[in-house]
Amino acid sequence: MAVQQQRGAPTLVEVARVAGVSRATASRAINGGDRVSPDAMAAVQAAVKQVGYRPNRAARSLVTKRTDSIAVVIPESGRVLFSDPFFATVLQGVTTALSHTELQIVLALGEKGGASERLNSYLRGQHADGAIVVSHHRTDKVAELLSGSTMPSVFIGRPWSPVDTPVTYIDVDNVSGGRLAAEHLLARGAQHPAAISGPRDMGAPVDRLAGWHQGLAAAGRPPCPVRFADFTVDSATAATGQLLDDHPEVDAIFVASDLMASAALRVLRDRGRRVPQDVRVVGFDDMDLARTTEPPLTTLVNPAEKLGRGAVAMLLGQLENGADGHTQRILPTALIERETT
Amino acid sequence: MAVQQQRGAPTLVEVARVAGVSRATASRAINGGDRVSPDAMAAVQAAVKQVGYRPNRAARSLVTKRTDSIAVVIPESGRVLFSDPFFATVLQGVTTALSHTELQIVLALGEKGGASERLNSYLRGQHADGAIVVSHHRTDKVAELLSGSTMPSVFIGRPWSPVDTPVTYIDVDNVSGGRLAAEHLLARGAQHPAAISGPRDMGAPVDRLAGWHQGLAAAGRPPCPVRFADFTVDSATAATGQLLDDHPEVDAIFVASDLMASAALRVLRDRGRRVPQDVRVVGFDDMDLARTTEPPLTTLVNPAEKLGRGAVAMLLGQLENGADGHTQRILPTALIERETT
DNA sequence: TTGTAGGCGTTATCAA
DNA sequence: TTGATAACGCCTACAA
Repeated sequence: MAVQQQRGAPTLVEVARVAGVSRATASRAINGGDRVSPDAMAAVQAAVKQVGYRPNRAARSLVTKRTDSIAVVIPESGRVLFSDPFFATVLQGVTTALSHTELQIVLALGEKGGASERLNSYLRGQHADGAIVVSHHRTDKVAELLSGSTMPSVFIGRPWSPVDTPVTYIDVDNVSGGRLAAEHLLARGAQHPAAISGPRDMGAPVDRLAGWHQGLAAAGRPPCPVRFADFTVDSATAATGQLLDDHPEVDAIFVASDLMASAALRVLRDRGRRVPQDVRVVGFDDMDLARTTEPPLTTLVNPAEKLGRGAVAMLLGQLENGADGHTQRILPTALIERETT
Repeated sequence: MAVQQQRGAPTLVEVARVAGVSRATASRAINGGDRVSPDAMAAVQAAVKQVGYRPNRAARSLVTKRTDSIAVVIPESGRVLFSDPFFATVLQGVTTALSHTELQIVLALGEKGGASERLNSYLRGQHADGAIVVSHHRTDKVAELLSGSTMPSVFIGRPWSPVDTPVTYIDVDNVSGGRLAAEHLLARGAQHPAAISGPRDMGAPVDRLAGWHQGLAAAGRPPCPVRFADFTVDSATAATGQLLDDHPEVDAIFVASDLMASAALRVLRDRGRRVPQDVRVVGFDDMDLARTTEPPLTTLVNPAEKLGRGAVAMLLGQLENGADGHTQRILPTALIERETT
């Protein structure tokens, strides 16, 4: 199965000639076949197959003003992002949803500094017809940029926008997740719950913590100790240690991500606290990691692949119907019980 | 910092008008500035800045026959790939190396079935000027496709090509890694070493195992028991169990990836074998994961980000000098000693 | 060193 | 329903 050379690739005139029609008719036949006779249609299709024609994207772009590609933007990449399988899984979902489409994925990984010149350039429409921003992390500048642009975009994960910028996003129900965690731990008999949260300026952890507090309050419990980390193993290790130092009575911890929960489990083990007998732990994400911690982690589902697919669906909608402004879609979560509770 | 609209974006004629030169001169000034007077150069640069000009990629592509983008191909994605941070780290390296370039990254994640029609289309030059194939896994069809094409390409990880297809690749020194593992475990007093390898039809695990055997042989040791897995946690868990069932005397295991090593550690713990007292373990990759296993894993460095950057450098070389056929570059590895040995 | 002019492969407009 | 024909924005001989 050899790859055909790019040089001298068959062009539309070739197709038209073989099919015995004009370029215009050939073009129409290829693009949906609006107002072409069945005969012409068949002839063109046969010709396309015969000569192995593939439309030239550049030429098409030039006249349609579309790029037939969408940007997947991941601001502020680095260790945090890449040690977390969340991103890769989202990407898989995006790919899957786009697989029966002509759209190609242009990847825009952020560099240090947030909205780089490069990112800016992507968002100016030169490179893509729309953007999906995976904002597991803070994305102020990107949200700003995008809201000031006409480029259709969808955020995966509620973006943190200081100003009240209307954005379209899809996210898991973080609030419910936090509440479920509280209810579950309380039902297990937790007397002294605590939480390890993510950064205070990011949508997901803030929402998770809000739900958690709601759950506690609904059960008549007072506010609990909270420590903040940044989704890395190291920060979570430090935060857990601090928490246990300050509150040795803690017997249940809600941690804002599986990765951080795995760090918490390690700290607990190092300190001789048994899980779940002495301290119960609930994570968030339900990545593969949760099945392989010691012991396997009770956690909340963050449907990364579905988020990716859903984002594509929303973006495609915008692309067809014109920008719709600021819809949002919240996917349900669920508590997966394993052995840490 | 608002994003400028795509509609009515300034064009080259605009720049030329403002600069008081012709389109041709403006174009030359923008593209390297060959044969333009300093005066014209300055005027054009000023004009570019003033009107906020960005060259239209499609128009440029149409005439240059280049797309100014490179494809990052990841065949056969799915669980395996995405539970492994190797891929994401490579991607980071690729991005970094490309960041001061006009080249954009087009992502081509494989679907089931290997060389899909979609992948084929990417490789036909419609979408990219060159390709980087991350072949942590088997890539027969892709290697075939690429070798039958004129598209410059670089594999990350020696591809497994049944036929003797000449390919350009960059890889870590897997053979040395295997040998280092053997030497290290033997030096630690291992009497009954064994190995958990990856698939027999993939470059990396085969090379690692070859080096491992070399190391044993050099020390006058007989061939050791080997079990094969496929880089997933589940397969490694099964393989380790089987190995211990068949060879209870084993006191040292070389595992072909950190992820699989983490599974092996779990099995050992479940069976009451102490690490490193009863059984020593060496992994491969040195991803973040290795620092967080219980106990932290001794492993061999697989410089994923460097591989990504190196692949870009090699590809850029091909793009400039014309395809060079089949060079290869092997990056050194090193043993990182932690607590499993 | 500069400008003129032609063409890259498509789609879109407008008559026929 | 079809076919000329004119853009789309840029690069690049070629001539000046």
